[in-house]
Amino acid sequence: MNIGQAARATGISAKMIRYYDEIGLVRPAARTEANYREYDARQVNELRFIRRARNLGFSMAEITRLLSLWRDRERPSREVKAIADRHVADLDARIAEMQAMADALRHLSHCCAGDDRPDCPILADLTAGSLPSDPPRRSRPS
Amino acid sequence: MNIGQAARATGISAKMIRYYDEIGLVRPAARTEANYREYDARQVNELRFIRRARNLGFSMAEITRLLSLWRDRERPSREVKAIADRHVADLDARIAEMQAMADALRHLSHCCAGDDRPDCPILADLTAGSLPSDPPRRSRPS
DNA sequence: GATGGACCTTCCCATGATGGGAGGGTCAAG
DNA sequence: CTTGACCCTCCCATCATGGGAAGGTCCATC
Repeated sequence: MNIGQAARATGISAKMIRYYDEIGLVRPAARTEANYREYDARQVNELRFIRRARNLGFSMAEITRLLSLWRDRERPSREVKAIADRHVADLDARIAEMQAMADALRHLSHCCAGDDRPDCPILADLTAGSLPSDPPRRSRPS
Repeated sequence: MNIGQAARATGISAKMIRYYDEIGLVRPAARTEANYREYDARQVNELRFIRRARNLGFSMAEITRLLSLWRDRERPSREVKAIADRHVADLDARIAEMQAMADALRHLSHCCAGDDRPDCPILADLTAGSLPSDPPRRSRPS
């Protein structure tokens, strides 16, 4: 199966499949004489695996780890569970952080007349705001 | 006030202040003879404004807009409110999406023994999972 | 008035996941 | 054999951010 077929079979763009090859995450089973990447069922499954993990919001680093556990028939489920639990905790933290932002903004917006006049508590808050000492800047996988 | 002092006064790195200058978001009030950037109270306030908006999770594009509204004494509060409301809606959507991910993972993790044995519903799900047709890939400002 | 250290400048590079595109080779159907 | 769809590699761009090099500036201390 060449890269385009693998792309259609997995829902991952050919570009990204080449990228995964490049970073060593999923290498093609072989190359044809014409240097075309050849994928078989194993790689296609791995690519699907990656897509699903990505859909669950795992970072590429987490996916790399999960994939190596997936490839290892003997892995203890403990390790997988640990990654999943860490990821859940991370998601929960981000959710809480975003919830706080949304609530703060909702409050400000609620206090803003939203008419033709220039008085606006939202901008007023941004001008003089209390800023509660830097929320962390996390990076986002998805 | 030079860039280092402005950085300390606003909590934004000198690097980022130079970047904001470069993209035209906040230009220094002047340059000294030695070509040092000179910031005064106005710019420092604007930089603080940016930091607070960033802390609320606004994207740079939104901040650019908010800043121009902030600079315009005559702006109708309606416009500001519209941006804030859109941002709240966006946050809510992301929160729901992440909540769904976290719930799905929590469920899987709950079903995983997490011991020495290799049987793991989490990997099983990633292997065969139903994947409910691509959740959107949003970019994240913060 | 020199020296040293803290500061400033610009320029270049890297990140991570992704897409765009150019320039060129390959394959299969007509 | 031609044509169009496909593949290859290589380069560039994104966006906000940081690292670092090479070189100029400022100020306090000797």
